[in-house]
This record gives sequence, structure tokens and C-alpha cells, in this order.
Amino acid sequence: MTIFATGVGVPHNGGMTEAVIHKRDYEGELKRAGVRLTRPRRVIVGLLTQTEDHPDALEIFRRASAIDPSISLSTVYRTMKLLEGLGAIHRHAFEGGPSRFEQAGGDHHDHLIDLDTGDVIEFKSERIEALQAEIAERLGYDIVHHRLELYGRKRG
Amino acid sequence: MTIFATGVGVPHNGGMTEAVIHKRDYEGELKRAGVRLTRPRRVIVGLLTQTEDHPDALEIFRRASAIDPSISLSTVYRTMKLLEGLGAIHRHAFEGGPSRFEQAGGDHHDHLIDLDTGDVIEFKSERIEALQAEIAERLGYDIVHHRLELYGRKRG
DNA sequence: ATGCAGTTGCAAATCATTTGCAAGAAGAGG
DNA sequence: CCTCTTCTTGCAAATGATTTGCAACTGCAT
Repeated sequence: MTIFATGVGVPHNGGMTEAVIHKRDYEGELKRAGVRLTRPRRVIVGLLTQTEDHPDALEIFRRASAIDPSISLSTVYRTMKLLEGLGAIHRHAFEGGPSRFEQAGGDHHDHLIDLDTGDVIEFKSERIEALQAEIAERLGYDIVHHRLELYGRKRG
Repeated sequence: MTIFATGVGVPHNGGMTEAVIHKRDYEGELKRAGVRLTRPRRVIVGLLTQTEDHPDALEIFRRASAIDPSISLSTVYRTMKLLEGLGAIHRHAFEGGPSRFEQAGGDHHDHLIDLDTGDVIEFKSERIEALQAEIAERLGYDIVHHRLELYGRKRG
């Protein structure tokens, strides 16, 4: 089992994120997709690049507003949908809350959601993946995608 | 791995269900919970008893309306929430759709959702459960609950 | 610079679900 | 079986997340 990252930040914290340079070239992807590189899009993908946590649309809107107050929530939603369509980000609808986003590109992984803080911990288990494939196989299905989420509290 | 049931019916079929007598005593549970045994509640739990599939609130409303046209959708929602609180039913928020419900009581199981038909197939894998527990353990968490859903298409 | 399609902000619309409220029934006690 | 109190209901309006119509605006190819 692999642990990718411990959850940094909550979707409702409005907090700072440390500047972490990521690999993804969103601007290039937008260009390639044939869409315009507008100011709102630059701002949004710019901060996604620095994002280590799993913010929701409203949180992204807050962060974007801090850079350019004229950006609207609609545009955040539209941009997230666009990026999702391009496969540049992943959308997660965890229980009882709005969709939260993360950059695509790392290895596939599943999530453990801390029920007290909202933090998301990413992990990966080859064995679980294999078992899922085996189950689908046995049921006569091809898996298009799956969702595995553990909801828990820090042991103590 | 155990297969519990093949998905019978879609949430949006409005179709017939064969009379299957189930074990759960909803009326007793409501009584014990100290709430009133009203007509709408009788009708709703009455049809849940005959339900083998995973209908959403609107579908339950349709089925209930067929028995008593005066029942309102609000009451369906209120009743489902009540039963959920009693632990008598489980709510599943599968991707891209409204919540769907099923009677509680059988063994725990996970779901495979047929993307073409909306059918739900229940399955259980002790090995996956064990691996989940192991992962949570390693991450220092106690699992409160989890969600494992496979989305796929019938192999052909 | 110019022009036009792609984009945006805003407000209004949607969807699933919840809630306020006044009218209506369970069901305990007589 | 009648009463009274309280819990429930139906309806409509409110919510929360997300989407969409539309007129104003702006990338960006020319």
C-alpha cells in the first residue's frame, strides 16, 4: 500500500497553501484543447498548480478572488468542468458535501476522509485494485471507473 | 466473493415488482422508536418490504402514490430520513443521480452499478474489507464507514 | 488595429432535498 | 368511542450546489 499525501487543508478553511511547483502544464493543455487562455482561466489553473489539498468550487473561488476579485463563481464552475472534461483534474463527490477537486496526473489512488477535519488522505492498494478487477470479471462487467472512500477518525 | 443479488429494476422504471416477503419488521421498529404509525408510513414501509431494487425517492413516491395518491413527496423524503436514522434502510448516493435506498439488515456489501441500465449488483469481498481495515490501521485511523462502488458495463 | 467567435459576470433557472406552517390524524386517557 | 394533545402531513416556499440564458466583453487570428 502506498500513501501519496496527507491531507493538507480543508475545503472550508480559506487558508494558505505553501507554494509547491507541480508538473502539470494547464496552460498548454488549454491551448491544445483550442480554448482561449483568458484571465480567469490563467488565475484558476495558476492556483491549481499550487494546490496540494482538495478544495471545493467555493474555496477555489475564494482563492481566485484574492488574486482577481472580478472572477465569478460561475466561471469557477465552468472552468472546473472544462478541466475535468480535458482530464486535467478529478472531481470527487465525497459524502455530504460539494464536489472537491484535485489535479489529475499522479498515479490513481483512493481516499480516506477524516470526518472531523475534512482532510483527505490519498492511498493506493494494488491488491484492492486487483480484487476489484477480479470481482468485475466474475460478474461479467468491464469496470469504467470506481470509487473507494474510507471515512474515519484519527485513532487515539 | 459473494454475490448477493443481481440488480432488479431501475430507479426510473415505474415498473412492477414481484411480491417478495422480507424479514424486516418496519412497523415494529417505528413503534419501538416511539413514532406514530401513520397511513403514509404504513404504505411506504409496506412497499419497501416488497422491494428488491434500489429505488430513489421519486420512484418510491410513484409506487406509494399508486397505493395512496394523497401521499406527498415531502413525506417520502421525511420517511426515508426517519428510517435511515433508525438504521432500517441505507441511503446510497451513486454518481450523478439522486439518493437511492435499500433495506438494511442483510450482510454488508458493496455495489457494482451498470452504467447503461442503472441496475445495481451487490457483492461482498472479505478480502477487500480486510485490506481496507489494514490500510486504515496503517494510516492511524478508525474507519466509521466506507463506500466502494464499481461503475461498469456488461462485457460483450 | 479589427472583427468575431469564444468567454464572462450576473441573474435567473434547475435539481434534489428540506422546512415553515396551518390543517389533519394517531393514540393515550378517560 | 370521544377528547385532547401532539406528532404528522401536504403544500408551497426555501435551500444549497451547480448550471444556464443573455448581453457585454475580450482573446487572438488576420
